[in-house]
Parts: sequence; C-alpha cells; structure tokens
Amino acid sequence: MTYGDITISLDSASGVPFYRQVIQHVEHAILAGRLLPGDRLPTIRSLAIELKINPNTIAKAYGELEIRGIVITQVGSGTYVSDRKPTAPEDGLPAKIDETVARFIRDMAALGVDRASAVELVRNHKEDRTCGS
Amino acid sequence: MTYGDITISLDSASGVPFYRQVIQHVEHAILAGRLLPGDRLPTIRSLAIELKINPNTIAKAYGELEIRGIVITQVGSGTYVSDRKPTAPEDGLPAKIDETVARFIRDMAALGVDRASAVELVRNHKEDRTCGS
DNA sequence: GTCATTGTACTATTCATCTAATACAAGATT
DNA sequence: AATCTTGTATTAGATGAATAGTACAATGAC
Repeated sequence: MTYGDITISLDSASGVPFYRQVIQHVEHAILAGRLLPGDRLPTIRSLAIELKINPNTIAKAYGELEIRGIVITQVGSGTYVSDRKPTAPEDGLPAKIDETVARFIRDMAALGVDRASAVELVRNHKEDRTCGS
Repeated sequence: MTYGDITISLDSASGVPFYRQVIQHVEHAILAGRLLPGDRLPTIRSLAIELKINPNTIAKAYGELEIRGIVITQVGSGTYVSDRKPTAPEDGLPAKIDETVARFIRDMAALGVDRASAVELVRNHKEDRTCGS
C-alpha cells in the first residue's frame, strides 16, 4: 500500500480545525511536488487511525478537496490527486474563502483597524509556524 | 432627549450579527461627521425598543465601542461619542489585532490561499451591504 | 459469489457565538 | 431621600461548526 509522499501532523492547539489542517497539508504536499497527479492519498481510515481522530474528519477534508477538484475519490479504491492544482482563488472564489475574508475584515473593523491597514498587517505579518513538513 | 444624527437599521438576513451592525452604523456615522465628539447616542433601551431587539445586544455593541475608546458610557447618563475616531490602529498593535491577523493567515492557508493572494483578497473584497447611508 | 477495503450517510455530542429574559447597581432629577 | 433613567451582570435558549460513533453502500481481489 504505497501512498504519495505525504506526512500529516495535527496541532490541536492552533485553533485551526483538524479537517482544515489536513486540507492544508495535502495542498502543500501537492504544491511542493511531493504529491503528483494520480498519487493515492492515505485511506480515510488509515489516516484517521494514525492521527487518532475520527474518519469523518478526514472524509470532510477529502470531500472539500474533491469539491475543489484537487482530488478524485473512488469508493472501494481510494482518493487520488487530480491534475488540478490548489491555490486558485481566481475561478469562482469558493464561498468559504470569501466568508473568511469577510469575517476577517469585520473582525479587524471591530478592533478599530480599517481596510488599508488590515491589508498592510496581513502583508507584513511574520511568524508563520504553520506546516513544518 | 436629543441624540446625535444617527439612524440605525438592522438587516437580519445579512448574516452579520445585530450588535456588529450597530457598531458599524455608529462608526460610519462618526466617520461621516453625523456624530460628533460629545454627542449622545440613543439609550440602550430606546434603541432596543426601536429595533425590536434585546437591550443586551445594544449593550454589547456599545461595550465594544467603549473598549475601543470610540464612545464613553456613563451609568445614569448615557453613552457619548468620544474624541477617538474609529479606525486608529496606531498605538502598538494590540495583541488582539496581531492574533486576528495570525489566525486569518492560518485560515487562509488552510483554504489553500497563500499570503500574497490573501492580501489581494482583503484589498479587493467588496460586499459592504451594511449601512446604506 | 464472497469478503475485505474504500468512501458515504446519519446521528449525537461538544463547544462557541448570538440573542434574550430578567434582575441589579449607579447616576440624575426632583 | 425618593424615584426615574441609565448602564451592568447573570443566566438561559437557540443556532451553527467541528468532531465523534456507528452503520451503510460501492468497489476490488480472490
């Protein structure tokens, strides 16, 4: 059972939902070339066991990746990387992203930060800490 | 009982919490010069009755505005516009702001959006829908 | 066809957020 | 001081997101 070169770890203290962390790891692996089109992702179950979380959480992540066309799932076979690359906010702006941006802008406004300032803060922010893989 | 020139309306279909809509209306009124320093805001109760929502919701809005120094509340007297204008992130980048930015960047990363794209999304985000004044 | 493996669907629990109901305390007015 | 008006505090209900528990259905290997 060989999967693409993907190692996923979760940080329960980060505040980022598990399923989103999984999505992030997969996308980074794809963008880094560690996962190629056609590569098979770890099984929902195997990943769930390895990460000690519920299969549904992995399923949710894979499901969202599939909606975005980044992976293709085949019942009985597995989940595979498609040709479509992640990080393409141009085509249709998935509602989730738009929502996150809207929320951020609201939150910043609630903190007394206007749009232009927020833009600069995002651009200049340092301290990455996500995804050490 | 004269209040500053402020008219607040709520859109329950917008998805934006009432208390946040109130905050935005007040801020916009201040920035537009319809509310001046020293002006008295509508009473928590009167606004609650007018908008047909619970006083606590108004109190929450006013409370947040006070934390930001935008208004000053005086028990028994009312809530007044202070000198401090909204949108003033100058003084030292409160931890809360930094935290919000960090979280946003993480969330966007989790959605497959890199930093540069996130910056652009924030800059170009439209959809104000609140406060048509 | 049989059976293990894979993804899927349905339900429940937990937790945070928003709003409300209601009682309380402090200042203003007389 | 009495009392009305103002903001405050405490508690509870409603909703939605995230995760888990568990059963189901489709595919593949034999």
